[in-house]
Amino acid sequence: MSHFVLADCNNFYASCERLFNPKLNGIPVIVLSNNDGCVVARSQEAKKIGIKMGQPYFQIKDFCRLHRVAVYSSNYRLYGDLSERVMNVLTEASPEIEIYSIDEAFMRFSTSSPDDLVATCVKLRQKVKKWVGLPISLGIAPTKTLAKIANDLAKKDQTGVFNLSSPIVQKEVLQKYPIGDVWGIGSNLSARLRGMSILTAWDFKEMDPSIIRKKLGVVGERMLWELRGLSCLQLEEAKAKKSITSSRSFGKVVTEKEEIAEALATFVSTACVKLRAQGSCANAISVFLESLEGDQNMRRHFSMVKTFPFPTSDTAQMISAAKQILSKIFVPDERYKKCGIILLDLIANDLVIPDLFLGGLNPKRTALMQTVDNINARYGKNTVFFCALGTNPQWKMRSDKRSQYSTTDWLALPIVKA
DNA sequence: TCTGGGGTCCTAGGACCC
DNA sequence: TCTGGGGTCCTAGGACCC
Repeated sequence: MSHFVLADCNNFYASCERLFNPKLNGIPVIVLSNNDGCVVARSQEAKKIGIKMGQPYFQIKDFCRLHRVAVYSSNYRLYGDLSERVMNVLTEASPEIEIYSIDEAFMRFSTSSPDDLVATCVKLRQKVKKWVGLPISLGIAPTKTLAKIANDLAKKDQTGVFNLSSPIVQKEVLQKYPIGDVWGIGSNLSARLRGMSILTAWDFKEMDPSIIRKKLGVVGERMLWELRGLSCLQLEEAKAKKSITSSRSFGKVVTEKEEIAEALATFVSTACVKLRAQGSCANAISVFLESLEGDQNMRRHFSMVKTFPFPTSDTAQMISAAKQILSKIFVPDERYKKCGIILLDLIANDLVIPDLFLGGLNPKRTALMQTVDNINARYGKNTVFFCALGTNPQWKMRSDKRSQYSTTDWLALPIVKA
């Protein structure tokens, strides 16, 4: 009998900010999205005073001042580094692991009895707290979907560990668990299910699988069996991405084509670094623009895909492709608010089949790109970059409340006074 | 003035082929 | 007069996740 364990960092970004600033303990802390647009993380105290996930910051600015909420722009370099440290500790405990997101990982344990597993998890939790400094919660269950629920309950539990292995506990829990909180049920499905008088996870689980299959397709039926304790979702191996997106909302409205071209070049450049890091080439690139429509919050969407004659990971080639697309889809007099690129149909370098006429990957270009990546990895982002990126971007996003890169920048090392 | 960014999977519908 | 059945590939869009 094997068990899934879901480990999840509590209020991850907010906890990261606290780690290097203990003054934040006990007070409400929130972290904002890029551009300081909306709330993406909240400490327990911030949740308690009613700040909602995804809430636009401008709506609660005054409220935050009044309640002395500590507000931070997101600092992904810091969060990414701390995430890696947490994941290293977890991987040591269980090599069968799927890193599901920046702050979550599923693990599989096949030998332990549930009781032993609880003890293991309690220890693991202490270890992460001691070695990395961040609080995590662990949920134990026979399926991933149930482990998600167990983890949710663990957050409210004294020990931070919840065992949802026994059918008796499952019944008790699921009968009270709102259907909309189940992993995979979003606002849309949740509304539809409520229309069918399915209000709790238990109601859903008790439905006839063939009816759910008809109404919600395979995805729905899979969730049903998972809730019944029959595992349908396995641990996923870390695999290469199938697409890589890079995009941003602008700090202000942009109307100039040249500015958009610079932004696109920057995004292409970022995405290509990731592409090469995973050892892949792209078969196609998509460019998209979004502009404001009227005075409503409606957006107008422009996009186009260009397929390369031969798979590539060459930044210069991609920038030129992006520019070609831009000149086709750009419409003057639009008020652009966002743009981005998507590298599509990715393929591993060693699976690229040389073309009879076009040849294989160009070794000179590959070596050049490798050198650029190495320099930037060693001496910092943008030590070397393409001119097309520009040097003084006007479209840049806002993030004036960002904390320091405490773990990845020598100059930002915390100072301890003894 | 003002609402993120990066992913995955699934389905429906059109074009095309035999 | 009156239009099969089955398959693939592609794209767009919906829905979900963190």
